[in-house]
Amino acid sequence: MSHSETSSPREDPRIGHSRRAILRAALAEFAAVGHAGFRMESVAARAGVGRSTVYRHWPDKAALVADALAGLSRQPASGPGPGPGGGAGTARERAEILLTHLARALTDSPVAAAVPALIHAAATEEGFRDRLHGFSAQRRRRLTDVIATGVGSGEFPATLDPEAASVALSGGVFYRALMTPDPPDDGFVAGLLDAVLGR
Amino acid sequence: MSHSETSSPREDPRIGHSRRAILRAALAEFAAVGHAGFRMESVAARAGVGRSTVYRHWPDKAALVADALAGLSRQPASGPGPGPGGGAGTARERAEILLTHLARALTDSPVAAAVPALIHAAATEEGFRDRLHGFSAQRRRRLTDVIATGVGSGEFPATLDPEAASVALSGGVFYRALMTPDPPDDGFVAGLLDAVLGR
Amino acid sequence: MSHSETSSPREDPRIGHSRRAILRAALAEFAAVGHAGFRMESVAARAGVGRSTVYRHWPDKAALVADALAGLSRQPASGPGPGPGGGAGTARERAEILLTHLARALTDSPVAAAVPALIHAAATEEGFRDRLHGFSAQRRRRLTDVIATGVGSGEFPATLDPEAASVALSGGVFYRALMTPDPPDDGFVAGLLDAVLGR
Amino acid sequence: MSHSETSSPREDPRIGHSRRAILRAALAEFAAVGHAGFRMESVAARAGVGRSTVYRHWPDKAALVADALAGLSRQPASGPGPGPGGGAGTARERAEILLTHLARALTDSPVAAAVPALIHAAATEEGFRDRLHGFSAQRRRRLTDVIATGVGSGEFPATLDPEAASVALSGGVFYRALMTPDPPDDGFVAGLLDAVLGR
DNA sequence: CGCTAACCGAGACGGTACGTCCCGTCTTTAC
DNA sequence: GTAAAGACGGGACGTACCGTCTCGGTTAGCG
Repeated sequence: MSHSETSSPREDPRIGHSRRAILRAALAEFAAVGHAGFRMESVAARAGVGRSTVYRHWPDKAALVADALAGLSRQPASGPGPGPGGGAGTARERAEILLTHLARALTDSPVAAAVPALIHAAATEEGFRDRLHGFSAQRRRRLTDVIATGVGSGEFPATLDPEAASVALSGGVFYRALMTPDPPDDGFVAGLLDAVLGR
Repeated sequence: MSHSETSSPREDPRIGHSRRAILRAALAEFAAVGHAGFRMESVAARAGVGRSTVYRHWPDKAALVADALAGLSRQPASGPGPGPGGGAGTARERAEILLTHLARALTDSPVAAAVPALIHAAATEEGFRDRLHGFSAQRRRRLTDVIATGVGSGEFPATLDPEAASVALSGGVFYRALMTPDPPDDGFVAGLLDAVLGR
Repeated sequence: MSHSETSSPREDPRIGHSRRAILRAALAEFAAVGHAGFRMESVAARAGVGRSTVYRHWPDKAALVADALAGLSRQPASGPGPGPGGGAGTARERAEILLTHLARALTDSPVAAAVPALIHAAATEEGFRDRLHGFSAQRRRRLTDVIATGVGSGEFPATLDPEAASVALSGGVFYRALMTPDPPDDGFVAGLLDAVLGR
Repeated sequence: MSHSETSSPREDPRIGHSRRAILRAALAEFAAVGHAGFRMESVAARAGVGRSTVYRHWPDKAALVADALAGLSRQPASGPGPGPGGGAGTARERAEILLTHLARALTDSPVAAAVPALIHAAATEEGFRDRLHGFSAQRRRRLTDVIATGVGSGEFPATLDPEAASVALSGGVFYRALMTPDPPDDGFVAGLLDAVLGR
C-alpha cells in the first residue's frame, strides 16, 4: 500500500506532490476531528487540492485513512536504532529507554490520536488488524530481546519469561495511556519496571 | 444518561418495552457492524420498532450508542461478587480469577466488540473518556486490593507496588487481546502472573 | 407516470404539494436554461424544496423532465373545448381558430421552450418519441375533422385530402415558428389557410 | 467557424488529418448517442486521437458539435444544383423533385439525426438559431421560385402565394418526418403537393 | 543528415453536477 | 398519548465528465 519505490518511466512530479500533501492533510484531519467527522472535502481543502484529486489516488475514504495511518507505523523504525537502547548501559536502563520512547509516542500527537482509531478499526477490518499486530510486534521485539539479555546476564531472575514480561510492560504503558486519566510519565515507567523486573 | 429508574407517575409499560428492545438491538447492531455502519434504521428494525420511536427515547445516534455501551459497564458488577475472588484461596489464586474474568470479557462478544469502540470514542469525546476511565478504574480496584493483601500477608515481595502491578497485569491482558493475534487464554494469564508477581 | 387519482389510504398532503411545486419549477427551469444547463439543484431551489425531495419522487433527471413536459401535453385538452372551434362559424373560421391556437402555443412560453427539446429528445429516446407523436396526433385530429367537414359541405374543393391538408397547415405553423426568424402571427396563419384551402 | 481554407504558410499535414478525423468522429458520435451522451473522450477514441488533440482545435464541446453539424448544412448545397430541378419539366414536377430531396434528407442519416439537435440548440443559442434559419431559407428559396414560376405560367392558381405555399410544403414534410410515426415517403409528398398546389 | 519546432498521446489536475445514503426533524394516521 | 410509517431538509459520499495543464515522445520540414 506504500508507493515509495521510484518507478521506471519517470512519474509525473505532480503525483508525488499531491500524494504527500494529501497524506499529510489526512493525518492532520484525523488528529483534529477523529474517525467520525473525517470529511474528504476537508482533507482536500487542507491539502490545497481538488476533491477529485484525492479520489484519483485513493478509491475511498477507508483507503486514504488506512494509508495515512500506515505512515505512522513506519516512522518509529527510524527512532531507537542500534545506537540508543542498543548496547550501552544495563538491561534495565535499556528497557527504560524503550518504554519511555513508547510512552512518549502514546502521549504526543499525531500517533496519540491515531492509535485509538487503529485499535477500533482493527476490531472490524482484517487489514487494519494485521497492520496493528505487525506494528506492535515489531516494537515489542526489541524490548523482549533486551529482557532476555538481562535474564541471561543474571541481571534479572532466571525464572522471568521475557515474552510475558515485555507484554506486561508494553501493556502497562498502553493501559496507562488509554484507560487511565493520568499519562505514562517517567515516574510511572520507573515504577512499572520495578514491579515487573524486580527492584 | 441512563434511564433505568422506575418513574413515579405509573409509566406506560410500552415505553420500558421499547427501551429495552432498542438497547438490546443497538448492542447487537454494534457487535455486528461496528461503529461505522451502525445505522439507526437497522437498530429500529432489529428491535421491531419504528425509527421514530428510537428518536423519541434518545436524542441521537451518539446518545443511543453511549447508553447501549454503558449497559456493558454495569454487567460485570454482577460477576465476581464478594463470593468468588472474595476471601477464599491465596492472593495469587484470587488475582488469577479476576484476570481470567477480564480475559474472558475481552474475548467474548459483545464486550469484545465494544471495548475498541470505546477506546476510540474516548480519544475524541469527553463523556466516553470519563466512562472508560471510570469503568477500568472500577474493575482494576479489586485487583489492586487483592495484590495489596498479598503483599501484606507476605505472599508477594514487600517491595511490590500493588498499583503498578495491577496496571502491568490488566494492561498485559488488554495488550494481548487487542494488539496481538493470540487471545489471552489461561496459559497466558498464568505466565503473566508469574512474570509480575514472581513464581 | 401521472398520479392524479386520489389514492385510497389518504396520501400525505405534503406529497402533492412537493410534487406540484417541483413540476412547476422544473418547467420554469427548462424554459429558462433549456435541456443543457438543466440542474436538479436549481429545480429544488425554485421549488423551495430539498434536493433529496426531488429524488424521492423521481428517480433521475430524465424522469423529472419527462414528467414535466408530459404536463404540457395535457393542458391544451382543456383549451378549445366543444365551445370555440366546435360548431359555430364556417369550416374556414374554425380551422383558423385551431391554427391560431397552435401558433400561440408555439410562440408563448413555456411550451415554446419545451417543443424543441421534445423534438430533440424524441430523436433519441423511445418514450419521448411516443409522447410527441401522440401529442401532435391528438392536436391535429380536430383540424383534420374540421377540414373534412368543410369538404363534405362543399366549402372546400371535393378533391382536397383532409389529412394532407392538415399536415400542410400544422407543418406550416411549426416550420414558421421553428425554422424561420418570423413568428407565426395572425397574418401568416391567414395566408397559410388561403394557400392550402383556397381563397 | 469553419476552417476549410488552405492556409498560406504550408500548414502541417497532421493538423488537417486530425481535424478531419475528429469531425467525422464527432458526427458519428452524434448520430450514435445524440446530444446527451455526447462525450469528448468517445469522439477522441473514434478518431483514434488523444483527448487533448480535440481541445487543441476546438475550444469546447459546443464548438465541436457546431462545426460538425455545420458540415451538414453545406453538403446539400452541392446537391440539386441548377441541373436537376432546374429547368426541365413542369413546375409541379420540379417542386416534387425538391420536396422529395428534402424528404430524403430528413429520413437518412446523418442529417436525420442532426436536425432535431439543431432545432433544439436553436431554441437556446443565438448562433445555432441563425445557422438553422439560414439553412432552411436557402433550401426553401428554390422551392418558392419554382412555385412562383408555376403561378406566372398559369400552371398554378394566380391567387396562390408562393411564399405561403412553400412554407406549407416544406413544413408538411418536416412535420411528417419529425412529429409523426410515418416517414415522408413519395406517396405522402405527392398528396401534399395535391393539397397545396391543387390537383 | 541532423535540428528545431510543432504536433501529438497520455493523463494529472480543479471543478461541477449527478444520484445515493443516512441523519435528525416533522407530519399524518392508526390503535 | 404512544406508536408506525414515512416525507422532509440537509450534507457527505463516490462517480462521471468537463476544460486546463504539464509532461515526454515523435514527426515534419528547413538548414
